[in-house]
Amino acid sequence: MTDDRRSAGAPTLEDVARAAGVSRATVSRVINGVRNVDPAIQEVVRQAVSVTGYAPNRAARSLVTRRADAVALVVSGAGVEAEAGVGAEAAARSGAGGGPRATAGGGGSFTAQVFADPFFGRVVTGVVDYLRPRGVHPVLMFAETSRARDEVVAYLRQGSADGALVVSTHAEDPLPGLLTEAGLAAVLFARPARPVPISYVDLAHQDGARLAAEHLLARGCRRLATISGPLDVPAGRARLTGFRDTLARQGHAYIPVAEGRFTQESGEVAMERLLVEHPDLDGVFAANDLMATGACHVLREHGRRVPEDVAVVGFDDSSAALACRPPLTTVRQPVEAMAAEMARLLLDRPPGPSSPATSVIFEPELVVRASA
Amino acid sequence: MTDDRRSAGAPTLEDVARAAGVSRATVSRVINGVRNVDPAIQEVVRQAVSVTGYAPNRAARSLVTRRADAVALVVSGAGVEAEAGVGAEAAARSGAGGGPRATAGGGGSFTAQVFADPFFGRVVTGVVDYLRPRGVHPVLMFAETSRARDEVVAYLRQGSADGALVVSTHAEDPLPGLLTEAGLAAVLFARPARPVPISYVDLAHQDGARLAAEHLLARGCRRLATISGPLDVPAGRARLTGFRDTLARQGHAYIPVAEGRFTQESGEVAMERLLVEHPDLDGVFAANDLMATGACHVLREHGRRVPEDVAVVGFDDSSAALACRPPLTTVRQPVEAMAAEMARLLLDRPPGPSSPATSVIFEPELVVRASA
DNA sequence: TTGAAAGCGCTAACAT
DNA sequence: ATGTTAGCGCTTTCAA
Repeated sequence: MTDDRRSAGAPTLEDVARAAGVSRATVSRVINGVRNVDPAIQEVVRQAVSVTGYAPNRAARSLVTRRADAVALVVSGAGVEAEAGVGAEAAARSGAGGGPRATAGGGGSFTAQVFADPFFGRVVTGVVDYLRPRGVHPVLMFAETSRARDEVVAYLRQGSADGALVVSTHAEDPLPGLLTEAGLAAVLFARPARPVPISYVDLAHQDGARLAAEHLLARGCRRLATISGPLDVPAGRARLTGFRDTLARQGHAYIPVAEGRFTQESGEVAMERLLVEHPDLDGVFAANDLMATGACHVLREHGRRVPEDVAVVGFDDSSAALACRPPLTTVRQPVEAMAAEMARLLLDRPPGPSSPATSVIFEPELVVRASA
Repeated sequence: MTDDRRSAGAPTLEDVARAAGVSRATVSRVINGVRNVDPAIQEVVRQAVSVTGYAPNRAARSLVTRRADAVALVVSGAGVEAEAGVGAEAAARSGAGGGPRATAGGGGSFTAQVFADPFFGRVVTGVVDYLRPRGVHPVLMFAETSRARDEVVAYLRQGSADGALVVSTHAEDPLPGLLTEAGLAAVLFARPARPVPISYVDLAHQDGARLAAEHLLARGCRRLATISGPLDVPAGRARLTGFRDTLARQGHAYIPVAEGRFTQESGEVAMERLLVEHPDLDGVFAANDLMATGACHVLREHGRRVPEDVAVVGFDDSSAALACRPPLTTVRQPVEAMAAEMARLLLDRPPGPSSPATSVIFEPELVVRASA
């Protein structure tokens, strides 16, 4: 069903111009909605476009506009692999233990882990909803190794994308540094652990943890404990600090802590440990919903009723909070809105070579359900 | 820290050529690893590249090579919105319930729903692992409305991507048809409901359901029921058929069915209904792990022990199977391998305008854990 | 083996 | 308001 095309390839502006009896420039103006085109001619051109089945060639357009209308959506992690400034010793380890394929084991488990948390899906939702009406497309990239990070930088330097939206899963992530060093546009989800002059959106984690603490206290809990996130992740640390500080101010000097890794399983392990060491606890704050879900499972297995015997508060208000039995009382993080703001910061930045870094902090909110 | 660049922009081939004292063509040959370049000159060029900090401009390259080195990774659904092309009757349903914005409610909940199922993360993992070593990047797109589908087609027609990898969530999805009509390269995950000349990978769903049925029978279950997937999804229908047929052959003529929608919540609702109508059942096959998880919750709430009182078998072997209490016995679908094969089919196709459609069917495998 | 030169399809001055 | 023209940065014949 290919239309009458003179040459073999797809129709070009030239073809449309010929069909419409005007110049390439006029066709271009109509297509890009530039003013100063006679309405009658506009109509003729539109006809010619649909007759020829013309679609503008993106590469040609990008070449002259210097925009890709794409952004890299990067999920970044501190290297499991060896780190180094430029990556000298990274090469050393890479020889050992690798399977036949370059990215097999490591890449697989990293991406799997990323998607296991409902959090990332919400980020994508927020980003896509913002980008779509603006005609910008997200290119999915994972930067969990030194090499993968270099590829992200190279990709941006080639002009394949107009900037990067980076979701860092660990502190000590070198990517933000690499990006700013290379003078590339980027916005982070969450403040970088090492101070880097780069824009980001984040949540007032301590305030969120405070809400959880106050709710548990108001409920009458007196023997509290917490399952923290990884302490090398700023968010994990901030939630712990906020929880502890609030309780300390209310006279609870010592709070048992078990460190988790934001996975359901780590939440189970942590809960087991807390229960062994403090069998009489009556309230738990888990630093995310996945760990809270794991905690609920373990509590029930040990004959504790939630919330009657032990109250549980989660964090995030992800889909896991609703899926849990009982549904989790949790601290809501407006991930979609934060992700949209991240995209906005990237796209709306002034055209200059490097605009000043901006940060936007969102406030959490307590959502009361059945678990506490 | 920008290097000494003559002009304002990034260094070009011209700059490198000048620095190396050779022609643009030679630099291009070195960069693209084309043979016939003097080793000494190669070295000089490489020096010049690193001195100038050169990175090839992707748009310029794409313009001449006619490849984008990108593929669209499309999550597609039947249109909630009005349909135009092939699907006339789809429009009928669409009138009601539309929000003011085109992509808002529908789009948001659609993406959220997509990521709620661990399935999609596994697809991404498989695809990315295959694409990455080949220097190809996935552009994430959602095609849940008529308009969004048109945008996918337009995107490909612009040459922004070399083809599409399509994960369809519903039958009656018009996208495969639109794609082949436009002569665009695409591979589907799962056979299209309406026959379309297009390549795809799929699972032998009926065989999987048979494995589940045989396992439940071998365990001694005699009063079986099933929570099916949506019956307008071929996979949902095939799993039901496979389960029913196997049991029928063993003398079980009637099997209670409750239809779910592949979500945990729908699994809960379905299980409630089955329990009301058949309180004495002793075995359940759920058409995916999410619904199986929901079923386990409901069974426990009704005082049934899993697997002692009621055995439960899931489908997929997703992360939900391990997260469930008890861990699910389930039918493994090798999603990552299937996704990688999908990418391979797209990339390895002969360069001609339209190669013949190929399909690759994978075999499922029973994974026995605690739930049955 | 290397260089010169012709475009790829588009936008954006500039000229009319 | 429309047309002419000069590139954007790269690959790739074709000559040398």
